[in-house]
Amino acid sequence: MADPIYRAPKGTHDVLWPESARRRALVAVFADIVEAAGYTEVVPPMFEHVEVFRRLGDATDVVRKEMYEFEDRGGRHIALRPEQTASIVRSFGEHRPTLPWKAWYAGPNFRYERAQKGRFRQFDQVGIEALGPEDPHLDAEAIATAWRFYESLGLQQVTLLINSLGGPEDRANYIAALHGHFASDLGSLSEESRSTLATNPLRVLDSNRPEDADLIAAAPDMLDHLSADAAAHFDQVQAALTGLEIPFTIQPRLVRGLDYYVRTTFEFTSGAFDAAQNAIGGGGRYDGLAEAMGAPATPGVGFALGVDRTLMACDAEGAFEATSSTVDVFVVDTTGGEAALLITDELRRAGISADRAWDGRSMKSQMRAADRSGAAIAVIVGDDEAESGTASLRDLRGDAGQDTVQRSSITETLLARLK
RNA sequence: GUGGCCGUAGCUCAGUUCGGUUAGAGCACCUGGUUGUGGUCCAGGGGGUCGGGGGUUCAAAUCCCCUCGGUCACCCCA
Repeated sequence: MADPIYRAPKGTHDVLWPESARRRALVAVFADIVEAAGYTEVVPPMFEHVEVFRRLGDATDVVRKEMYEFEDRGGRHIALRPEQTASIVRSFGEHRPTLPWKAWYAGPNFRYERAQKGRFRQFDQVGIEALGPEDPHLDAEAIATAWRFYESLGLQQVTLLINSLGGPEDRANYIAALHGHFASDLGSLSEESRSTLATNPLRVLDSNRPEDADLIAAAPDMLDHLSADAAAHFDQVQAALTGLEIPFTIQPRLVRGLDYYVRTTFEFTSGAFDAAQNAIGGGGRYDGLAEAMGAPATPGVGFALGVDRTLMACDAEGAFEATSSTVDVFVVDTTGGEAALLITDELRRAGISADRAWDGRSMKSQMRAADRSGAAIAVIVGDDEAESGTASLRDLRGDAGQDTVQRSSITETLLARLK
């Protein structure tokens, strides 16, 4: 292997064609769906003042220990974004668009973590954020938008999990109840979970440790601690999803890692691939976040979907396969290359994609390149054609053979044949 | 941050157990067979500091130590 200096940094990788084309296509599908629902694109910066992300909560690991932070040359304390919701909400506070504001985004995020399957230090997400309405139908619309996106990709093994964390007070009550429960049998809890209990009690419910399983199973139910308001909101979200015929599973143990969520939370998991990281998307309500960021108090709901993990799910299901786009025409020129230069330029200006060979290779070599390019037709200029001011057009895919046309009519002839 | 497994040509791997002639295969790439014509076939060719460093030894891809990287899991999350 090459010197480590010349490798992509840990947890990052280059996306080469055709996978790069597939990713672009996936984002295009997402853009079509969300724009058809009235969402408009926002392109926030990839880094922000650290404080923007600190507002996400001190107990959030993403903020506490996973941020790429640095001081820039002007002494500003900057962090690469670990997620985009904070940036979008910051942008909302800065520009104060009219409500409701329905925004979508796509792009990379950065978290300093140990890489594993489906988890990288740079990873792409697509997502939406809707600020303004408290309407439970908006929660349902957001969920449905993600669901339709997965459907459009051809995914069939996606499961929707939903839960309600209640309002801030409900949450506090529930946390107190959790403390009581776990305190009753602290000794049987794993050491790690005991420390998690101190910093972020809800997340103990997320532990994957076998020794915690029994105690977690016996833990009080979050849904029993909802206020009448929150319970009604959650009921309406469920009714809306039922009306939309979107299947869901209520998962009272669903705790999401970002601390700003209140009321509705949801997560999409794939049953198609075997990995610990099977959550391919998630989101929820964050009614207090705008205010926490210094903007006018404004409710909001949104989600982020992991592009890498969604593509893993597609791989596992054989869905949304990469399409191999190729050029239409390949120009073979054994007379020095200037003919190829001029002909490819003429073809491209006429809307015909065209490539050629370089370095004055032999006819055989150039024909091999023509074949590999995937082009349907080869335009051949050898000594004979150069002398007579013509070009030979050879069918590379069918059995139409080869014929000769005047140089001046190459483009016109190809336009007709490529229809 | 913690632990398991793994690093040999561009790719997929053999060789490592029990150290020993110039380190191999398939695919890919290049050239030629075909003095202008690809996809099949045949022949030839280029390409490796065996991840890196140190050690043991007459001798290390092979044994030992360290290190870097990859991968999977925990933590956490998309």
